[in-house]
This record gives sequence, structure tokens and C-alpha cells, in this order.
Amino acid sequence: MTDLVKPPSRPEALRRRIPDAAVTRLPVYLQILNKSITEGVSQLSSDQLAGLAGLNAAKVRKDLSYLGSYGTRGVGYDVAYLVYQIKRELGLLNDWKVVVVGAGNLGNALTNYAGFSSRGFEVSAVVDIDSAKVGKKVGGVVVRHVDDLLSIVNNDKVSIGVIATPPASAQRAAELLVAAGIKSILNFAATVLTVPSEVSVRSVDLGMELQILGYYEQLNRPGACQ
Amino acid sequence: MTDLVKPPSRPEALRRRIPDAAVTRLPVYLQILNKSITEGVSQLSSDQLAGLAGLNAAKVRKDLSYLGSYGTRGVGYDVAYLVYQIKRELGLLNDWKVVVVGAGNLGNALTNYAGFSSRGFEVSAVVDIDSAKVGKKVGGVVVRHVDDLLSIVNNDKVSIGVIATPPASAQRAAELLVAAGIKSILNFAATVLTVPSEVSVRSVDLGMELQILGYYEQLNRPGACQ
DNA sequence: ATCTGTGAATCAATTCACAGCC
DNA sequence: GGCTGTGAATTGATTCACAGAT
Repeated sequence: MTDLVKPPSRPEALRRRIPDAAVTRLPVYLQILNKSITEGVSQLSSDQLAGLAGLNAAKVRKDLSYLGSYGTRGVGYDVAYLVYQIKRELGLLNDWKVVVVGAGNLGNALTNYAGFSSRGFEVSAVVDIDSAKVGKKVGGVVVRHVDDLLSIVNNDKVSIGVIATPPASAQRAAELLVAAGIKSILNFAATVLTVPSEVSVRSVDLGMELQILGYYEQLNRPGACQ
Repeated sequence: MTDLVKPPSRPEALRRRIPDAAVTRLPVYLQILNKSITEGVSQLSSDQLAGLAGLNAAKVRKDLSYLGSYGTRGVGYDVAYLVYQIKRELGLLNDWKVVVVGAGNLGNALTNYAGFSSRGFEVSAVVDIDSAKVGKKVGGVVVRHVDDLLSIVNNDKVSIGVIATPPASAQRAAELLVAAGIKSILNFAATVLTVPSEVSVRSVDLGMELQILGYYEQLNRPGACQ
């Protein structure tokens, strides 16, 4: 969605299963709760949270109920505690190591992106196939050659690969990541990747997002496009 | 999701309504069909398309049936004709003009992104609030000052705004876009935007995408995160 | 009195399965 | 025989509405 999502293979429910639709909203709540903390807010009701997230209260309560019963009737939710519970559920209590493939514009933007580190993702390395780029710095990280991928992944216990290559190189990048032992890939290249079934892929295509938006724009204002 | 989506307000069904879930898949088909054309493929069955898209044949047929009955029983779909029909439905038969707000790393990457122009989106201008950046070139487009937004939008008939600012400036950027008459916003800043109800917003948060992927990574390999 | 948590009801999306056409 | 198009059945997500806790 927004992006095209290959539903990652879920073996047997190893923990309480949360509906996919709810999982995609948990990071939204997390963001709002973190902001609330900086503003000194320590309690929020489902109604208030819904307002901030642009959802309705029933959905918020249902979503949060999947985490357990962490609200207080008549009062609301303790912000800090809820942050902890959502982080626990999303596996964000400890950092994840990420390797970015592709040191072009997008790789640059992603590596510099403050939203990664602040959300518990550390870019271990940026790799590129172009030797001319190797050694240069991208967002405080030295670009290394794609041939080093295996040792980077193993030595640094990297678990997520981000593909930021041109579309034509994306499949190759995916294969290299898989060969290096990566099981989770976030793909920003505009291509459908073919990977072994045990590998989870999430694709975000910036162009497709615009196309989808364009559809609704057109629906709202049919005259706009003569 | 991919992503957090505020379902754009849909007034009365001005044309045949296509389910939201199907709309998000149309660009995927489009991409595959375009690739097939470059490979000289002119016919595809729902089964083949499903294989290429990582979906199942029934879903593909149902999705395509919303466009009309453009397949041939016993044969499949004519690739070129299907491309035309999907483009027509998504409103991609003519180009859309886009203005990018924020000339930082992300704005740079987006403006340079080949996937925009190849998909029928033309970046009319990049604007930034930092006068030091004004006049510099970003992907062939000269950066202009954010104060020029209104005249850019009016003179160039821009219909979509892309927010590529730091999160703290995103709400302000949205307000400026709305004031300039923009009704469709694609937001890459990690914030929930507050906009008038007639404005459609689609938010893509790169960090959230990683968080969602992390959840499934953790589900698949619960031992991985001790 | 207020707000959570949750079954029950509703609505949407997906899948099934097969009639109809090539 | 092979493949589309589509009602019917199923599965999943959302909303309703209220019992129960503070």
C-alpha cells in the first residue's frame, strides 16, 4: 500500500496474532504518543487518541485491546506505559540493524533520515556496486562495496535490508541480500521482487503512491482533468 | 500501507466506484503490464498476471472486472489495451503537475526520481523556505522560494503537492499548499497532518514502514531478538 | 459520570466455483 | 480445453452498543 505489500509469510501464531490492519496502525499511535510525551501529556482517552490519529474511538480501543487490557476504565490510557506495550509488540524494545543497498539520491535520503534512528533502526552500512562511491560518506556512514555484504551482515548482525537502487538493479540487490542471510527486505525500487518464501518483502513505490492519490484527486474533481 | 492513509473523502460516486483495495493494486498491474510490453508480451492471462504480481488469479480477475469486461475468454487480456484502461481509470491519460515542498535530501531524491516522470507526473517546481537553497538546481528544476507557491500553483496548474520537509515544518507546508489551492497532498514527513476535509492526504512514513516490517521479522524469527 | 473492553452486527475484501464464451 | 466474468460463500475489518470497572 500505499504501497504494494506481499503479506509476509506467517508460520504458526507464535504469539497473539494481531490483525494486519491493526499492525499498520500501531506505529501511528506510537508516533502520536511519543509526541504527547514531549508535550507533557501523560494520559489519553481513546477519543483523544482517535482525534489525533484521524480515526474513531472504537477502532483505537479495539486496536489497543489486541495488546492486552492496558487502559483504565473511566480514565484512559497511560501514555508512557502504552508506548512501552506497543514497542514490545512491534519488537522495538531493542534496535534493529539495517543495511541500505544503493548510495544514490534515495539511499542518501534514507540514510540521513532522522526518522530511522529515532525509531530504533540503526543503519549499519550503505553499500553500492559503484566502486567510485565506495569510501565516500553518506549521513555519517562510509559507503562500502556490495561485495562486503555478507561480512557486514554477519559481523554486525544486520537483520533488515533496504533496497534503494534503480529498478533495474533491485532484483539483483534482493538476491545479494538473501544470499547474505537477510530475511526482511524493504524495497523502495519500483519493481516486484522475487524472493524465497521465507523472506518478507515490503515494497514502497513512491510513484505508485502518487498514482493512487491521483485517482482520488480525479474522483473529487472530475472537471480538473479535461 | 503500507503507510498511514486517510481515506480521501469521496463525494457522490461520480463514476463506477472501485473498492479501495483494488485501487491500490491497479498501479501494480500497470507496472507489470508496462514491463511486459518492453519484453514484447502482448497477451497475459489472469493466472500469469497473478504470478508476476504475487497475487492469485481470482483477485486479478475481480480487480480487472471493475474496469469493465476487457478480457477474452479462453485467451486472456490484451496487454496494451489493459494499460490504456487502467490509465484511464487512474486518470493517467494526461500528466499531473506536482510541486515538491522541501529541497533537502528527500526532496532531492523525489525530484530526481525517474519513477515520477515515467508515470505521468511532472515536477513543476521545488520550493524551500531557506533562501540559501533558492536558485540552486535539483534534478533539472530550479529551487524557488516557498512564497512563490501561490503563483506557481496557479500559473502552472499544479494539482498535487508533495511534502518532503522535516516533520516540524510539515503542517506549515500543508497549510501553505492548501492556501495555494492544492487539494491533494502526498506527505513524506513523519507527521499526521490536519487539513480541511475537502483535501486528500496520503502519508508515507519511511520509518513506519520499517517498524511494520520489523514486526513480521520478529514474528517469523522470535529468537532473533533476544 | 466516564471511559474501557468486547461480544454482536455490519460492512468490505477475498476466495470459491461454475456458467458462458472463445 | 482454457480462461474470463461474476454471483455466492467465506473470511477479515470496522462499527455498534453496552456491561463492567474506576
